[in-house]
Amino acid sequence: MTAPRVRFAPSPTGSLHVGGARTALYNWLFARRHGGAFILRIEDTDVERSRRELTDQILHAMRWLGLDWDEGPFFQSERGSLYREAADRLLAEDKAYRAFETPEELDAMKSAAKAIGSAFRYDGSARAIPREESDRRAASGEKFVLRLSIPNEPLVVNDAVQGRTEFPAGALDDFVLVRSDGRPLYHFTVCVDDVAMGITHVIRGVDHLPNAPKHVALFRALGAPAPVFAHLGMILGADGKKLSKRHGAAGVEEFQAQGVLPDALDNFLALLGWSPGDDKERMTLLEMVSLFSLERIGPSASRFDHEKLLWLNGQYLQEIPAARLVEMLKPFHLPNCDAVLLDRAIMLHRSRARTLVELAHALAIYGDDPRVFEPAGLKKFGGPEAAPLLRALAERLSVTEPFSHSTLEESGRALAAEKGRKLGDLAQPARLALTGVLASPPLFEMIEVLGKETTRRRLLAFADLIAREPEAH
RNA sequence: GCCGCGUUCGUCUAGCGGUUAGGACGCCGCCCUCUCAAGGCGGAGGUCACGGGUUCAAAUCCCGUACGCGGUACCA
Repeated sequence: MTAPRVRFAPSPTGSLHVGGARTALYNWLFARRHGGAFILRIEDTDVERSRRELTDQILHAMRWLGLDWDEGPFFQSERGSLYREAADRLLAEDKAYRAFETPEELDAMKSAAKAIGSAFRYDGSARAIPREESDRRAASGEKFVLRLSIPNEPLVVNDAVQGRTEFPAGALDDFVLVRSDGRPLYHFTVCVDDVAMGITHVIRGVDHLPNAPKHVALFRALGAPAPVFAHLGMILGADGKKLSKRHGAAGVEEFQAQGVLPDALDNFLALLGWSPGDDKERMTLLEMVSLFSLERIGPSASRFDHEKLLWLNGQYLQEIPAARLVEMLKPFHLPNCDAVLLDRAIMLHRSRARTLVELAHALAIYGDDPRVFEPAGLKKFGGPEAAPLLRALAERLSVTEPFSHSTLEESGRALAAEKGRKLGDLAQPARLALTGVLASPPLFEMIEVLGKETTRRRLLAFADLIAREPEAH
């Protein structure tokens, strides 16, 4: 394949949603796979709804996902002259024409069509207006829109994902290219830009599939070959409805805030509609690049399975280089403690968290002593009989040298044996004393990280607590 | 209404005429074990939406039906 040129063309009317992110990802993967160009174009022709901050937000989200672009961002709002030239050319070549119907007249035609139960299609009557008359009326200031003159022949959309579909002659009406106030409309700007930018492949959501025949008609009028289309199935929420804020997170930065890693989100999104063909699931962006192809994209809609995302994220949490994990954790609330200690704690806890938020939360115990204790834990291991055991453990560990998890564990086991207890009888209350909860990394490894003083303090304090007020819990 | 697209375990998917319909998430069990994860092993879960064809043979090809989704703008 000669170097393809693809584009991602969001409109800045909202933040980057996962659907858009997946579209961007597929375009990016395709460009990288074939050594092509990935172009970013901001479709902001609807000035009422477009906002500059949202553009920045979208760019930020894309960078976070690792999707860098080769050209752009181009803003359609700044390319007015290009569209005007194209409009003039189409008009001059009789491929488009002025239509002078007012919005009110059009509305009347629409309701008339509806009354007899048929779809409204502009009848093309303005095509018959002679050029001289059209020019004269335009010059006299009469309002008009520019409509595309669609030839009376079938239109074929070749789609790499959805297959070939043919639209019979007459299926489309002569749709509007330019508003009566001179501002160009979406279909027009898209095609003019795609031609100007030399776009070879258009990868976007199926919601655009009904637009595709309009676009092939436009490409034809513009005298350019139509690009190859690839329309992606929708991403739905868990309930099968269109994904929205109602389903919890739907925007990229919401996942970021939840502590989802960009690599995990990329990986997850890649699998929503595409598969490498074998059973491979966990892939880096680089691996995806080497495996990606349009042929392996499925046509159907898919649901966003948050559980699977969390699983994948947990996998990445375990595997990414420690330095990178520590770096990614920084925006989250972390305990105030020695950095080396914290790094070791992170290594201990990383396999137990599914998000950075969960990890940061678990790390809190390396800062402050636990103030609350899991009720179920108190019930099971908070009886007063545990107090002397914990005190004994505190003493024993205090004199254990070196203060490393293996020798600490030997001490702990020896103590349990001396008391005729199982290690768990000692370890469980100790875990509760040190962390406040019943689930944690291996006890003695945590103790090694927590240090002698902290360990002793917490064990004794907890022993006092349960000895003093056994019925309080 | 009209036009278009889709439909394989609950979910994401493999499958592109002949398979005991494979994998992953989730779920259940076992192992590991000081707990919880991770990891390992195993299990339950699919009349391949339905009905007709074509074929020796259909999840795979064709035609209908149902359901879902999208479009039907001087929005994108």
